[in-house]
Amino acid sequence: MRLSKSFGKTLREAPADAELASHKLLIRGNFVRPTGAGIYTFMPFGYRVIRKIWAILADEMDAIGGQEMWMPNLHPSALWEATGRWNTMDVLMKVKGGGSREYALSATHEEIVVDLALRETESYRDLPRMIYHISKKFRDEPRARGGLMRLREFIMKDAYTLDTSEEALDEYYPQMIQAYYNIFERCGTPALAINADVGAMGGKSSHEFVVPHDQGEDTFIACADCDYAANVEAAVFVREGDKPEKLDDLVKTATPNCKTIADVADFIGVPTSQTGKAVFYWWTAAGEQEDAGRFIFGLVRGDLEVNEVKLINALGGGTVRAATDEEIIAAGATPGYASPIGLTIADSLDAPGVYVIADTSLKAGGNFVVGANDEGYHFTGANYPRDFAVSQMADIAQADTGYKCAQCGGRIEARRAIEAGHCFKLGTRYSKATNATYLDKNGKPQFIYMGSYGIGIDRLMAIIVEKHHDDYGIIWPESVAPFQVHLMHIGKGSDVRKTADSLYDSLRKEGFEVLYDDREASPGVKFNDADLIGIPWRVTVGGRSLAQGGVEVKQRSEKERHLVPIEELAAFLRQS
RNA sequence: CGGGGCGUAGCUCAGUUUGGCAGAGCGCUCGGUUUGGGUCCGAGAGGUCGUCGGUUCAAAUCCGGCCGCCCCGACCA
Repeated sequence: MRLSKSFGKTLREAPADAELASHKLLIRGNFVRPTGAGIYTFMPFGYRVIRKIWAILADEMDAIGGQEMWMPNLHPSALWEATGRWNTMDVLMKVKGGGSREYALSATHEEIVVDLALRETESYRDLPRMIYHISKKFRDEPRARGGLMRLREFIMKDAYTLDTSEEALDEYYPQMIQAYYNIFERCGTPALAINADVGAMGGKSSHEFVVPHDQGEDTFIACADCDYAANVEAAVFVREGDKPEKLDDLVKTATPNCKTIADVADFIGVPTSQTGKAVFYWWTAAGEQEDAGRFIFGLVRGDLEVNEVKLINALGGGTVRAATDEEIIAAGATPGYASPIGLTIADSLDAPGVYVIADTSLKAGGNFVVGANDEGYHFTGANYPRDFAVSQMADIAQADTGYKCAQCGGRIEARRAIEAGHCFKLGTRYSKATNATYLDKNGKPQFIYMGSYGIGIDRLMAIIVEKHHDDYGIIWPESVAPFQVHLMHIGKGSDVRKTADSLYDSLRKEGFEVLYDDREASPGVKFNDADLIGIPWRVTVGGRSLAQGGVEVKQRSEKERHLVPIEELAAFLRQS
């Protein structure tokens, strides 16, 4: 590629609204151009990187028996109605065709795969299978952000497994996990597999692949002493603290102007871990209207926080929002001074009374200070279950730095990361909805077990840049670089242009991908563009180096410059 | 969806407070100059000031609606 002929130009300045390094550098380097919020055009250089990542993904998928396909992006509404997601997936984009035809734009491809599976899979002899494709996804993200990090239209590699049973799926799953490790390793962005919440995908379990990054959107928990790692929404930890040897009496105590945990702990003179924190929600079951929901009283030890995803999972799904003061009072509790003591506790989610869901931390410790449901008063010496009952005891507290690891007893810490991939064991969530079955050895129909495994390619490209850049530009890992060699001529010397032209031809004949900066520009401009674009090898033809018998070769990632005789150049590049 | 900010030349932005000729740097075109780290000099091209409406003798500037974009939060495979 001759730079003088390339479509588009590098920019000296990035758009003012770009904040992430990847966003700025990919635009400045002419890799991408914004088309709309969360919508990007890949320019020729950017598309070359996409193809490199594509090849790595296909290679790793093929290596574990994957078969590449190409599925449509326009999905008849009936397929989404069949799985029940036409109306429940709120990021689903819909388009109307002629007449009454309606389509979903491909937000994901489970619907297509399960429909294919039920048509093509007849018996156990047709299983297992692993298929994948690389194609566009469309999601009506409420907030696109961070350049290529969160898009409304993006490119995803998604693979799907079809198995006869949960055991068969379990057996194959580690191969996929390993392939994912390989992929991220090869792209220069080693990732961590962590346990994750299954979210809207449904299914049994999932692993999220994350790349640690300070500006990441994800928080995950990792143990400093062992290999435990999990998304904060799935992370378990040990509630430290012992039952007191002697339970104090329950005493009502005046605590004027103590509406926060910190205030009341300070006023009474106990640590926050010896208090109970009440948090109120309005919960709506999945598929229900909000007015069919109910009030939920969340209770955690005062030093902890409620994690809403854990709470929702403990309630069996649905959505929650913060309860209003009116709803709290209607439930019989006093905002700021609430506790289960004195309330009628519901036995189940269908029963009357107040549904109290308490974190297991209430069993670690005792003689708690809790609200008295009376403005200005708390109880001291509150102990579970002596003084109050709860509807449900569950893990609803958020893990955080310094807590005790449930696996090894060491200390865990919270870190930020970017989600780069996700593996789901879907089980029969989709095959049951569509009656996708196969005949087993006994001739009996059984549901197909599915798994789905995604990697966002444009996001991965952005992550690579986040991990591989300096103040001057991108430093592409060889495996995904748009070109291997950035050739340029500088200065006026008589043979300079001729030598560079012939090197451009000979290097390409040797099989190198070469970007040739053949512009008549000043050296500074050319060097700066080379640093910005970030191709691994820079070959400079100039009067100075020619006089010394060669050309200057420099790696983008290194400082040293090498003088290499022209006839040895290809060999030098190849062996380094 | 809540909070905040922005929209003026291809890009970065000034001009809006206090209404009165449409501006700068970079980029682009032409001529010259320079040639190992974003050279220098000169001459040009380029904008219905996001959009629709209102106020006014007069609107980039004041008022209102709409659209678009960014950031924080909620949400999120």
